[in-house]
Amino acid sequence: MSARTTRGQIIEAADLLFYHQGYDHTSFADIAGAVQISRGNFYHHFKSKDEILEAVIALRLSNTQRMLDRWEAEGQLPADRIRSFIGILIINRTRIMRYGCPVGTLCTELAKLDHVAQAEANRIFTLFRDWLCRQFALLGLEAEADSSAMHILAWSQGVATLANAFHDEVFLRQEVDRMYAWLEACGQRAGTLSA
Amino acid sequence: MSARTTRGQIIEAADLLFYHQGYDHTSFADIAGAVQISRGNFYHHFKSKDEILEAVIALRLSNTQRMLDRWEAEGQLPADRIRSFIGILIINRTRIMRYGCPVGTLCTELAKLDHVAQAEANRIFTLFRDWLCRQFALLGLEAEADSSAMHILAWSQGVATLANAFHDEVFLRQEVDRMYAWLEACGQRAGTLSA
DNA sequence: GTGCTTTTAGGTCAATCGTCCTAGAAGCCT
DNA sequence: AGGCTTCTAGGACGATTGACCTAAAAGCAC
Repeated sequence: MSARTTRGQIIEAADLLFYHQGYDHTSFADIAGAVQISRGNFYHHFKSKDEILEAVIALRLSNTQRMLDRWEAEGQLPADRIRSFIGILIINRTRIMRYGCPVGTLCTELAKLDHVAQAEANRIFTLFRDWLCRQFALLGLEAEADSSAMHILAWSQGVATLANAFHDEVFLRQEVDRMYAWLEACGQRAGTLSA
Repeated sequence: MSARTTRGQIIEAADLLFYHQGYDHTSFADIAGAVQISRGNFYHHFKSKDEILEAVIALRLSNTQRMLDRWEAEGQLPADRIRSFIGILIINRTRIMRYGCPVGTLCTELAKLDHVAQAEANRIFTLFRDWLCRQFALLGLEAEADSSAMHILAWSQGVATLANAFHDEVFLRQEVDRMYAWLEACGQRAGTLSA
């Protein structure tokens, strides 16, 4: 749907450029060049650059929600679903090593710009947080579910940041293994609690 | 020394502004306003904006090295020194919640800008990495020293990123407690190895 | 085809960017 | 005091920024 329309093409091109170059550093000329349309045409679809950012965030929110729903449907056990979350570090490793995490880098930039869309961008984090929280609760760790969700979320953010800085795939894989092991220990703790 | 000279004042003002607003988003006018000098005066001290960035990174490198040396002198045990590292998350919590980690956010931005100073900025990370690696080795964990150093470095980065996004001090303190506990477990493992 | 709405192209706007230039003020040595 | 270097102020530059405007093209109903 979105890629067919001009508006959709603009959003998708902006999404990619904001990820690769950052929001502030991406100009209308950049997006226009990517979509191959004239600059003046933007203002028929969006009132301002901020509005394009809003649309990009909305797209990312919906894509994220869709991904979480898929993980929920595919993984029978909550541990499997959390493993899906950890796995994106591997799946997206090339992009992450080049551009960092799309969510983390955007939220970091908007915080520095003191941008109005900060809260909206943070909602992507909240999507992950709440979803992970539910999975940990299903795992039997109700009391520490949100804390565990935030922990693994922060962990993945740190891995993305350093993998990006050092362009180090070995490190990234090591940390992912560590995360799997940590999750395993969580599962065993949950088993002990229920037994 | 540095704050007395005009050049030093420029570097310190730029350092702060780059941290608060980001490098790309900080203009000469911003720095000039902070130091209260004219814009044209810059080019007597620096050939370009890139050169100011270089100087800022050099300042941060030297400040970081000085801090590490102090921690090394103050802490008798390597575990105490690593605790000093973890402790900066608490000490700088207000700044971190507002602006993120100065090192991480700069490296992330420069990666997006594909800036020439990327490697130089990453050296700040390397300073922490090598120092932490040495401390873990002294702790008796030679084999996994670098991996542990990268782990705790990434961890602290992730905590800074999420504490910044959510402005959540409770989360920050929880994660710091977790890090202290993890370090404790490291120490016990080291004790077992040596026994 | 005619009339109307939607979409597009391209020019123009003021503001701001990093950079450069020149003239004079300030400092220092003799 | 004189002469020289260092530092400073402020204007001007070309380029680029986000934003706006208008006219024409395209699409569609009838």
